[in-house]
Amino acid sequence: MDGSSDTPAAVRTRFAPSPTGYLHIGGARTALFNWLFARHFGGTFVLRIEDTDQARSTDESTRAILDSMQWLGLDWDEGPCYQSRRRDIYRAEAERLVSLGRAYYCDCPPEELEEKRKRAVSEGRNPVYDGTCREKGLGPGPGRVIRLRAPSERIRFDDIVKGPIEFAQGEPDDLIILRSDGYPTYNFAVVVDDSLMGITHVIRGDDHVNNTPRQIGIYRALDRPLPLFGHVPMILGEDRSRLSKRHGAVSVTAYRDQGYLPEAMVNYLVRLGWSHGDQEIFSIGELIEYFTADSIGKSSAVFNQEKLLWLNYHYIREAAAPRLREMLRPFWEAGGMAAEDESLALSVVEDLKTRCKTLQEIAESSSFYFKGEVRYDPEAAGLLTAGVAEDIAGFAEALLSLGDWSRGAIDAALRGFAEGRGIKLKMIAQPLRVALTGRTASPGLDQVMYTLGRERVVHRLGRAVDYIRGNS
RNA sequence: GGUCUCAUCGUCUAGCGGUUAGGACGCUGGCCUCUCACGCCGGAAACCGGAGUUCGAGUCUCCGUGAGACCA
Repeated sequence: MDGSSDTPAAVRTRFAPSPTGYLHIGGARTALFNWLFARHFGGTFVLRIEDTDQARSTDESTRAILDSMQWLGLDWDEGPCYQSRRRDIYRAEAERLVSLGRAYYCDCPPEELEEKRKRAVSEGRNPVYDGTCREKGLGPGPGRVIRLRAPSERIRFDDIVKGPIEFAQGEPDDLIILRSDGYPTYNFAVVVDDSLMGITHVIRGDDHVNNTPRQIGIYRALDRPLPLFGHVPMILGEDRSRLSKRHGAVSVTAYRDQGYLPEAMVNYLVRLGWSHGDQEIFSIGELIEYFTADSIGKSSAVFNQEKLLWLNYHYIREAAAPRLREMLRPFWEAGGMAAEDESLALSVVEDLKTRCKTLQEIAESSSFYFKGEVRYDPEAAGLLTAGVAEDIAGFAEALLSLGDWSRGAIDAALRGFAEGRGIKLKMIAQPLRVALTGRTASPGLDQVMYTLGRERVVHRLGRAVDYIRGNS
């Protein structure tokens, strides 16, 4: 089952979401795998919107899905095409099968079928269609569906990720391909579309393996060449059940809004079920180069937010400050922080990008930079004691006469000041930190002061001195 | 109930008959240090069970068990 050796010259893959909600993690990974597969082989990636379920499909969902894909960088070469606009094609294909004698009209009343099904189940038999209308030679009519004659032979296929899969004899029964309302059933629409669009590799979730024998039957009836199937394992929640809302955030947009970077998401998703030796961090170029179906794992994977967070942390520190600054705009806005000053904002980003795991966190940690007046955290205020007032005031004085306002010069001034006073840097560092940031933890003092600028620093130090004196 | 799939540290995984079973996240001990992080050095942590094939099995086969998915 080498996904690369028997690959046709022109690879065509597709992603076919139903627009019934946001793009979720599992769908995003399926899309990513299809995209990478197509890109690796220089093929074509097609986007198809499966909106045959009129009741549940919405334009809003479609937009959200396209939006998420763009955010992830998954660009498609063809589409999006919409199933809802192809109804005539499905009907024509179904009727063609009837005329070929490979499908037939069926007028069994749903109630009767339901009854037979129940009886079969209670008698311990498999609830398959009994073929009542198979030889009736019915024509079209109200309330009639079209059923496909089930293939007589055993169905088997070579899955490009799971290897050979074989189904029990008589597994697909005479399934309905066209409903009485003229809409195609899921399996029929998928096969008609995939074959007409020339899809060569159907890469999709594990949950579709049991649909495959039915679909193979349809391909054969249609006289269309079979694509290669690749079923990728499911993504599970912490409790090892299928990932769903109750496991927390599952939509791509939710992660974007929490301050995750698209490259972190892509890198995390690709490693869920796919690997390339011991490598953890991949650029898009590397992924395209390395990605093949035979390096996709067979077992399902648990979604682990901690690791995603770590990757996000990694990519944040890799990202260029101006780009982060752009991505941070909505977060700063939402937090009511006035980050218009371009050079200040960039410097803030530089200070925080190596110590935060999400954009959200950067925004939250940066609040003290933008405040006119620092508010001392309760546990931090205790460090502003009478004993340090003089040191703070003295240091402010020293800063005033500092010629070069650079991080190096500031750091030197800080150390020189402590030495000159005969005190340990430790003794004065925390009080200064509180005076400047209001907190007990922050980026290095030299960074903070450099970013804040001399004016703000001196002002904040002066205010801390006032605060101490006012307290004692 | 039927069908199908899967099974290595808590999690993601490497391994493609011979390894002290490797890496990563997380956890953890230490170093560094102006705080918190980072970084560096170290640690704990896994082959689901049982048969068989083989000189030799995490790796191949079968059975069991467990888990997941689909159909209804």
